[in-house]
Amino acid sequence: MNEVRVRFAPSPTGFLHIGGVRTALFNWLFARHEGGTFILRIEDTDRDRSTDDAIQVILDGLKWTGLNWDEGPFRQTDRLELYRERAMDLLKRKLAYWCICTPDELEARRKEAQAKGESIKYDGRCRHRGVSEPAEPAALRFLTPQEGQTIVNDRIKGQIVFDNTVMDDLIILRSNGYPTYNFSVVVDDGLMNITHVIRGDDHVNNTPRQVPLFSAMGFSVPQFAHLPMILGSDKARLSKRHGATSVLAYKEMGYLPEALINYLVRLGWSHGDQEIFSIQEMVEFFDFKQVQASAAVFNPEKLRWVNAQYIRNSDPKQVADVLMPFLQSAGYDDAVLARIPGGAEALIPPLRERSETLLDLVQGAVPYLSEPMTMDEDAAKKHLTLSIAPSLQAFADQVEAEADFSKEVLEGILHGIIERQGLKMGKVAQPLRVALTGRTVSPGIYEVMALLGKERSLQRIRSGLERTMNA
RNA sequence: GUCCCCAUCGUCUAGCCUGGCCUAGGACGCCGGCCUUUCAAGCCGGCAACACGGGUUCGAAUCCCGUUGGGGACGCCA
Repeated sequence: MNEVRVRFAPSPTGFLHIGGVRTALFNWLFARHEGGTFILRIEDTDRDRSTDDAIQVILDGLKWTGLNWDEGPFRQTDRLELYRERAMDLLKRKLAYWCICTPDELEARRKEAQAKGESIKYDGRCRHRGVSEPAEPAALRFLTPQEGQTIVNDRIKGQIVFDNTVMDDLIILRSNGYPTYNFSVVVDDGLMNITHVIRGDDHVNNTPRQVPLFSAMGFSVPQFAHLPMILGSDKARLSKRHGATSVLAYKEMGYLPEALINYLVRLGWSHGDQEIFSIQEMVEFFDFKQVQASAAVFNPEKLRWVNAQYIRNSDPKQVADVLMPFLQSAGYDDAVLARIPGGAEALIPPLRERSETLLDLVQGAVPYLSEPMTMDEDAAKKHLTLSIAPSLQAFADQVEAEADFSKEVLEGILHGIIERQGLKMGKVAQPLRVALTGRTVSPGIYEVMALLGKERSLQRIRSGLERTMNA
């Protein structure tokens, strides 16, 4: 029984986007499910567009998601000698030939063919030129079989049949000596003993070009699984136009990595009606049989919902930990947090029912962290009126006189006032809320007061009282 | 243009392989209600789909063909 070996092979020409993470995730899930090996390989053979920064961003993004790799990261530019050797071997065996057509010429011919409505595949004019020692820089082309069919048994799409006549003699070595994607991929997948190639289905058409290369170099052909694309709301391929594309942008927007992963795994994969999965469950249940063959539209609303589920159901301590950097960058340091009885962790339970992201949590925490508090003028005008002043006054006096600041005591005091004045709870609670938080929306009054502590609660009610006098 | 893939509520999907259990289920969102100190959360309910046309069959969302629609690929990018 062969050990499963899969790889995620991003190219460092940009950041790690959502689609890339999904591809990495499915590779990782399959590897973990099978007890196999997950390899990270950086495909940086486009030396014009690949950058070290981009590699770092990909690594950072992947680390944030928690998709840990077992081998690598390998860089193809560290392995150039390997590709060259293999290419020269193909040349020696007459399975490859030098092509002296220039990129400009090829481009012109393609345009012309397109205009005439003809096939735009390479016409093979260097095939029989027999160039042995090119004087000029030349590219090396693979002599692609033109007869018969190439059949791919895709784990997701099923059987796919290609007529070999549509296949080009693809370039395997550029005139600058660098290998092209379709070649380096095959050499690496072969050399690294990759058993399953799991990638986006934009690569389906590359598969019949790669299969003959595996065979020509004596590698066994891996199994393929082509994942459906992720689309934007306009059903076009997900891109910058659809908002954040870098995973790290989601980190900054206050999403938890587990939530993003959970959302992404359900984009194209399912396990009955289950929506929320622990990582262990995903690994246990993952199966290509349940992977969708069709593309999926990325739905930010649902991502928010999933994130909310995680924020609500995670341990408050852990949420507080990931929230810290957000609080810091909002200008709230440890000294500010120390004002809250119970610290940052105490903020989580009352606030998380109303928060879908960590950013929402920060916004919700503002009234308890900021001093002085910002008062919503409209709210003050509406609720801090003269008629409510006696109730607020009585409440403040009684709370101050009471040593115990527990919810039960506060509740008793407030209910007593309501009964005596013959008021409804809402009549008093809203003004109190506005006085305490400066807002009309907040957690329950007693939770708010617990976060504020006795001193600040009383001080805020009193300054609210002052406003009722001036109203 | 050529090649390839895909097609169930607005979106993610279950069901399809192994036709009948489907009056097509769940989730997000939306609408309404309950709860209620606000807003949420929670609970209850509602709207909403088998792209179309032919077959095959006693019977088709499920199998076959076609049409239409969508996506992808056709680089000395990956």
